[in-house]
Amino acid sequence: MSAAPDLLFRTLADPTRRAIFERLCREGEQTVGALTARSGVSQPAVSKHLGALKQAGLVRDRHEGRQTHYSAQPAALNPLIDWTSQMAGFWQNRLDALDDLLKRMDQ
Amino acid sequence: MSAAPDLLFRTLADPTRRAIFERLCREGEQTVGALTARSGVSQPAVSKHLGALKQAGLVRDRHEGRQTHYSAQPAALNPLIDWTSQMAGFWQNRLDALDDLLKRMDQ
DNA sequence: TTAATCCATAACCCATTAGTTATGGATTCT
DNA sequence: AGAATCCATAACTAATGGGTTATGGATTAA
Repeated sequence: MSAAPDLLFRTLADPTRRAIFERLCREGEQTVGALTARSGVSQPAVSKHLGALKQAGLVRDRHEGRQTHYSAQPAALNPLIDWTSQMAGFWQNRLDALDDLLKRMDQ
Repeated sequence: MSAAPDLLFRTLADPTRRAIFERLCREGEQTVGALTARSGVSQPAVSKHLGALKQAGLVRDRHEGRQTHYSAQPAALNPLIDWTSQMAGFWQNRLDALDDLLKRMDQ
């Protein structure tokens, strides 16, 4: 069911990019200039990161005059949540199976 | 509170490595040889991936004679879950704040 | 109209890293 | 003991990708 989280993991693996996404989540919509200001990297670098985030569906852009406003789309994190739940689930299932086995042996 | 998910994201960003972790979650403990068999890469590559997973706390190893058994430690995914929840939470908070604002304006 | 600002793209550089083959230590089998 | 198996490490290569500067299109200000 859940989509491939490959692109999500790759996109969020970079600290600078993740920091940009975090700021958008915390503080809401921001222009490229505002994001660049305290990002520690150049404006083109920020633009590239925003492009990657957009391609992963993690952000939306809105053009207004000569500036571009970006905002987070946290719903795009769902495949990530699904994946982690699934991994934990597999583990739990195996624990349950072991539990059953032990109970049967106990009889 | 929640640890830095940086290493986790970086470690899980690689598809081959993530596939190995998934197999360990689904099928339980495996030897290096078994994991190598259907990994599509060489045995040293698998060993390196396992080393990375271990460093991230995602797997445990158990030595038994000349083979090494690896098993998943899904609890290591917790910081990931915390981080995603937090991101979604920030977003929700801002939605709530907007909602409040609209309600106050409505009076 | 001219100048200045905002952002995206292009071209390039460097560091990281995932892959390989080669090798060797440790263990098990004959 | 000798041969074979399992795995980890070393050394190297190639690809990926995050950073930079340079540039230009579009919009706004003078």
